[in-house]
Amino acid sequence: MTITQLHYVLAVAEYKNFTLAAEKCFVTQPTLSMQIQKLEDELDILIFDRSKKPIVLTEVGEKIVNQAKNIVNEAGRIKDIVDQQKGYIGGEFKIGIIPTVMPTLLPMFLNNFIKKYPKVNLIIEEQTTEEIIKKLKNGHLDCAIAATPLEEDRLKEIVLYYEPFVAYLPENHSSLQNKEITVDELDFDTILLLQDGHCFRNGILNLCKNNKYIADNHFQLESGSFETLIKLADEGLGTTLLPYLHTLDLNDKNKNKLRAFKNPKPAREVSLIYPKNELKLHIINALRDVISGVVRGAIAFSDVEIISPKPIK
Amino acid sequence: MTITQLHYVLAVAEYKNFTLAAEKCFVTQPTLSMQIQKLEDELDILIFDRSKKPIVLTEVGEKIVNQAKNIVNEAGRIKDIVDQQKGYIGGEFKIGIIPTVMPTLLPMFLNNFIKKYPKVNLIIEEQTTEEIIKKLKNGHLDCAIAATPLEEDRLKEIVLYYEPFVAYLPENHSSLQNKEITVDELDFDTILLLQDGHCFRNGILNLCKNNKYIADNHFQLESGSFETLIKLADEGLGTTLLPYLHTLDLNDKNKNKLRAFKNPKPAREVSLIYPKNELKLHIINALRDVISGVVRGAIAFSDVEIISPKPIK
DNA sequence: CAAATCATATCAATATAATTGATAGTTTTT
DNA sequence: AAAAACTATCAATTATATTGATATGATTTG
Repeated sequence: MTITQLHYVLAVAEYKNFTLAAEKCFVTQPTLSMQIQKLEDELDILIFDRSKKPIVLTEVGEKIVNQAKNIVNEAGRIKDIVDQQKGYIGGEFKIGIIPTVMPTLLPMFLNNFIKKYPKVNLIIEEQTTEEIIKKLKNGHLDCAIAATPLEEDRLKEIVLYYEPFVAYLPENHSSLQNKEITVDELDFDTILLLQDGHCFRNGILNLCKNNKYIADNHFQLESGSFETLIKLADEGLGTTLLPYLHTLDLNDKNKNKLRAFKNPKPAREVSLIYPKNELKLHIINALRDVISGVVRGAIAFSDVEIISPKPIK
Repeated sequence: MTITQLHYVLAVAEYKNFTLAAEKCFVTQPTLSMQIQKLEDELDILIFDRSKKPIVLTEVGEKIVNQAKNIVNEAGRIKDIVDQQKGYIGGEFKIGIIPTVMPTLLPMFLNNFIKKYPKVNLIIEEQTTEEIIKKLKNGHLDCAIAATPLEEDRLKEIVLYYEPFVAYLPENHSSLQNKEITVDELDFDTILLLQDGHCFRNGILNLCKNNKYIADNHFQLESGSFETLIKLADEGLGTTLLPYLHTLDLNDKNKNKLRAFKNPKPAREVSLIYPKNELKLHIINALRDVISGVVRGAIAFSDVEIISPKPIK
């Protein structure tokens, strides 16, 4: 059994077609066919059922493919180890970003980063916090950006910035009379939140916990995007909280419904998260420096006090 | 990079000697030297520092060796997957057993098992519960025998037997007047326990929890073996609890100091534990059948009621 | 239903890579 | 200083992977 053979098996499992798989592996079809046969002979078992079209995996084939993914993935890390040693900043680098950070943060640093480190092939995926934790641990992500603290073992967190929440109030809300509001003015029964799985929701729940408002309030509505929440708030259905960076591109009419919090402000902590093995630390550090640079101007205020966030979940 | 090369690297890392490593890999020394050089060339980095005698790993070499162990270990599981499919009962099979079960249970089933399944190469290691959990999860053990319930995710437990605790009392203890005692008669301030890490201790702590005795009693003494505990008890330093099977080979004088508990008896649950992937399920089932067979006679009493154990830790 | 198309297997030839035995060059041991 | 132990190097050999050509079998198309 060789790693090459496993690569071939994975390619066939993916494309369900020997010819196409061979192309993707940059070898001819007989090469791939023969190597897979050799592996099947060695194991004395069939991995693929070639009688079905398109080709399907046998029962053991499924298990072998899963294990092959592990092996190939682990083998790939040898290169990462060497690259790290050499301080090489390049190669594939997979970042997971939570949906509520993606649209505001990504445009701020992406251009800077790819100009500064052209050899790095960035692969950016939108993921929930849960997916991120799983994928960081199994090596399918090199780092991630999410709301913290997560306090996951085997993962490290470096805070990038604290992003204050800003209240977006319904038109007739009494607090609109004031220039700034306090957390106590919010009615936690009619607060509008993102649906579960989006960690931002956890962020707000934490906020509530911080203020001992948690009890057993049930939240009336949960949506998947801020656009919906804003529109619901416009309909007078409740108040929502927006992370500061999201408020920057509201139209003027909507901006009037925003009210910042008095110090200490509720905020979410946004961090760079990566496995403790620190395999691609050079790239992670490069990324952190770039993000810190662009974020400093946009979000660092000298006079802000933050309510320190509690562990999520 | 090939799996063979990684094997060679691991052999040299283990024996710190190319010639010896080559022997262990059943190849000649030039073969091994050249393959390792080829890998070093491919990675463009030195894995071994050959200037030192005996040979030492470079800094990256250390990391590469660790990762190579992963890869080789994961690669080995392909064979396990195939063996499972074929229902083959043979090959290497690693069992971890906690120290307080090892001496009593192992002699009972070992002979039976190796006679019935001669193709299985049993490797039995004494391990703490903590080590067992870790090694089951990373694939360094195929199954284990320990006190349960552990409630670990990714691990399955099958109860083998319930082993009642028997009190071993100091000579002048008032409870010696009775033929059977109750848990309430024990003085938890002077109870003698095995040192931390031995799961038996956790077993007894659970017992206390069951009886709401836990509070913040501190336990005066902790030892590493039952022999010590028995001697300490003999010195009048306190009471200890022995698992039933351990009491069978006490001398007659010591047997007089034993008192069984009235129903429901405190007991520990001893289980077979294995990863949920069930890679070697055939062997695990074979093992379970053998153990169940021999244990039934020794420990199954018709009239015993058990205080159901709580999760350990 | 035959022709055309597509996909996989097989084969002999070739290119590539692993392994070996012999030996040279070090370092360590005696 | 000689012997022993160890690793590197080399050319020869063996084993393995890859290829291009082609056969075979299945599916699609006119």
